[in-house]
Amino acid sequence: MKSTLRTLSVLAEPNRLHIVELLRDGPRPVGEIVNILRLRQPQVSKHLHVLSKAGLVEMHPVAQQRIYKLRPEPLKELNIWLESYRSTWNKRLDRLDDYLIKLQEDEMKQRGKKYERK
Amino acid sequence: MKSTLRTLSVLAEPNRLHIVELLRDGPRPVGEIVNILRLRQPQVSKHLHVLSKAGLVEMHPVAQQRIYKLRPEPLKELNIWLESYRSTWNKRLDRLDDYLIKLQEDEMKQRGKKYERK
DNA sequence: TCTTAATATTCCTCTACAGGAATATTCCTG
DNA sequence: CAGGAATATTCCTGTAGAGGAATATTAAGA
Repeated sequence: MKSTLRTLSVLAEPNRLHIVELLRDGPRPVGEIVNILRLRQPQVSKHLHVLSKAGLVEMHPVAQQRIYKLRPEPLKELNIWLESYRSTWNKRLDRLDDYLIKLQEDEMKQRGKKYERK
Repeated sequence: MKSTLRTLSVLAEPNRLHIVELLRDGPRPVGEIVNILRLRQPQVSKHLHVLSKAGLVEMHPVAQQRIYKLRPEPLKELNIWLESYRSTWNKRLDRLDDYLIKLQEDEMKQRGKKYERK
């Protein structure tokens, strides 16, 4: 899914991930994020902008402050994406043997054909 | 966690994500990946290299072929990371109100003090 | 209305990194 | 051991995007 990719790439930036992790514990105004993460205000605003465009974050103005809070939807999507792997984790995924055996067989057939051809 | 970040950034590349999704259904030799995803062989090898370094993928040589299979561990880690959000999803996270109310209250106190001062 | 606090935006620069093309490596087969 | 198949590596180039610094915007209070 397209939006999963977007979520991934947005989270793949260290400071952005930090912001998300900070917001995990509740909403915060920009200033607090700046202080806690020891980043420069413009960069934080930019990161929040990116997070916002990706729907990972939501803004509520209170006077001059902008309170940012996490939006769970994209993370839920990521979760769903991961689900599809969970089912495979303890199944065929670990059976490399199957593939190798299949390969062996195919090879046998191949050789058979080659010999047939001659 | 550091490795979560790494997993995220490695997956945040479209073609790499495609490769992972392809390998979800079972191991494949490089050539098959090339054909199925319509990518150039060198790029696929490079992506596999990156995936490999991040532990997302594992290689088994069979003659000149290199069979790549998914390693679930990094995805499991990602899953664990997500878990910590799941618990919050339907709880305080959606209670922006709390924060706003708290803010209101603080503001009231502030004003009170200010008026007191006069 | 002027000032100040909080935040956003713009412009610039620098670097990481993905793709292209060519070449190297590895391993089987005759 | 020469040749070819499968894959890896190297070198080059172009570009997205992150940070720095300065400036713009918005809202409140005196």
